[in-house]
Amino acid sequence: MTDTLNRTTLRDVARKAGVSLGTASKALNKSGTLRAETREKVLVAARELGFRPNDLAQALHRGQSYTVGLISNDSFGRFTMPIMEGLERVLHEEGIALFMCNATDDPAREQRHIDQLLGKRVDGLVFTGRRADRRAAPGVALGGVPALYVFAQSDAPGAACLLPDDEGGARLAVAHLLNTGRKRLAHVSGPEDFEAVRLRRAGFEAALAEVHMPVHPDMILHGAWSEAWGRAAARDLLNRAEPPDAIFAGNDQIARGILDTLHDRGLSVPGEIAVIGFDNWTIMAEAARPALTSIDMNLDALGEEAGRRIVRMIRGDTVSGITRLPCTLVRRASTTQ
Amino acid sequence: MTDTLNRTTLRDVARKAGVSLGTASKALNKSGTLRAETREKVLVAARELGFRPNDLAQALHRGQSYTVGLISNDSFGRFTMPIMEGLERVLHEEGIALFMCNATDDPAREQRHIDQLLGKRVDGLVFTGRRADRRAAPGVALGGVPALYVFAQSDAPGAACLLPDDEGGARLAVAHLLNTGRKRLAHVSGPEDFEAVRLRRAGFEAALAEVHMPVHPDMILHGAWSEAWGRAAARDLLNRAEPPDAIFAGNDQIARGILDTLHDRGLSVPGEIAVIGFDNWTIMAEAARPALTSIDMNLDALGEEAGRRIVRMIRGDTVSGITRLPCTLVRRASTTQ
DNA sequence: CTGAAAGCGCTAACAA
DNA sequence: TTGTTAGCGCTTTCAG
Repeated sequence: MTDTLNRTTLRDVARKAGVSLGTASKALNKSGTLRAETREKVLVAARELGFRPNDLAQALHRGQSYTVGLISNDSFGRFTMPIMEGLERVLHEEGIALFMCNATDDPAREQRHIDQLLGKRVDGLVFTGRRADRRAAPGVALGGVPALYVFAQSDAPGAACLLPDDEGGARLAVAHLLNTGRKRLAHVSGPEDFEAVRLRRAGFEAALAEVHMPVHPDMILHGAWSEAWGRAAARDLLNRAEPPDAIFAGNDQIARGILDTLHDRGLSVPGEIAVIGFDNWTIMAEAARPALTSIDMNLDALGEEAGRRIVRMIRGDTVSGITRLPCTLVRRASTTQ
Repeated sequence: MTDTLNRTTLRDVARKAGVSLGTASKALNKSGTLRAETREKVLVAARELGFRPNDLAQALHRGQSYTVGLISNDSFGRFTMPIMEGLERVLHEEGIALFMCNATDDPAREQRHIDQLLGKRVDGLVFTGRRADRRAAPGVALGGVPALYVFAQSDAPGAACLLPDDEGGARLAVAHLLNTGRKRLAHVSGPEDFEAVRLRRAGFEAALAEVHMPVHPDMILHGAWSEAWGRAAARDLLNRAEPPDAIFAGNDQIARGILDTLHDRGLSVPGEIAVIGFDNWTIMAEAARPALTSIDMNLDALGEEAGRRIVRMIRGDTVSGITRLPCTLVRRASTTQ
């Protein structure tokens, strides 16, 4: 309980146990061969002194710091959070600590962060984005430190990227809507310059084509990632001669806007029309009226997989190329009774 | 660009520059007195080799790691995020890197994290909570490492805590409503076992009392932190003989629920009734109909102040006791035209 | 003005 | 089975 607690050195332990430095080390690391009695003596001394090995010294010695740096361009936002959580969980189990840096799309800031992290001799680097679009490789060389992109992509050839399967997610949504007997599907999504938007649209179209259903281009609308856009798009669709009986929204905010318009128009959901979102932003989806069915990108699992991969990379395995992890459907009241 | 880039050692630089190790060190640290020519020689060699000092070695030597650990109990949630951002920004400017750990209210997990961080010889520890309630001091001794609680409180006597001024925030809300001519104020808030709820209620009551307005206990409602509760509470209030002409919600989700009910009832906001939220959760507040006026806890500023304080503590200053930082009012359409 | 050497705390190879 | 010692890469006296 004294403040010398974590300043105790291995030498102190050895002295107290009446053994040499090397012996104390062997006892604590269970290496070499020691008499059980000696080992016990050391362990007791260590416990009594509240000894905690200095990782910095260990790291310096073995040339490995047991740390990984995470550089986010999402300002620690909604998408980075669950990824961080999964990542941190896995790394912690491996005894690896995580440095968090926020670059917020500022390349200079990112470079300073990378520099700092390399100085700290991180064993690996994980880059996170706010959107899964391609981005330029960092301007600084990474000095051979393994790098992994999660919910982000890199220009660098052979870069290891981990992404959600947006197209597959869209297919899930369409399949679910068709399963519940819907015939006229619309898709209201975000800005077309997002790769995720293009992939989700592709999934929407492909899933319809596969069951030989017509894809009406005018039933696919692009706008902002906002509730306001959802409300406006829904008004547009409802004014058509043949309004849809199901709407697949590009994200949950848009879906909520859509639900608000349907509510205002007095349409019953899911009776007359079904709505499905994307992101499964729980707090949004559950508060919707009715609660919103949505596609979950499983960002937490993405983070966990990122942890496993960066660990493998640190161990020397080569991991490269783009991997997409499956999305899942989360059923709520907006599509089925 | 080679992977020896960050493996270059100071000795390599010295060798290349044709000077001794000590001289190279002096040149790079601008310490001691060197001939300009010698220094330049070293700097050139360092640049050519892409030398980057090993922080681990430096840290080991000076007994300071230039790292701080952040332990969150909010699962990196909505409240921790902005705090982290502010904190990281300030620390980065000081050349300090931030370890992120997620304890999610699991004491055993928290202990393991603290242990790991102390092993890494962090210079300071910051604890973050999901709610600003009191919590037990960590079970492990912190070994004299400075600790700071942000958006969280500690049992430990003299613990340094940094919190938003909930009561002041509530006063701001009431003052604003009164300024816009409202007469019958209601308060719909979260569960009473939250200290924040009690403080906001206290602020609500005190602000009314100060201008000699009656405080009707039946105009103060407690429930869940949800839109559903907001909707229900609003229905209740509107069915009264004397419904309120302004509602101060305990958070933005509740406020949104209230707005939904008002919208359904066809009441004009802010014409007939005003609504103000708490948290200023932008994505929620801006999407509301009409956009929601709200109280901002300035968590980002809280994080920055936390950064400044932990730095002072690391430098040896004593910082202790509870400090509350002011909230601010963010005007939107739900209270004024 | 520059070089040599000790030491931060630990591990591992080598002696005893 | 245990002790001694040489580093890991850097900073900082203290000599030269």
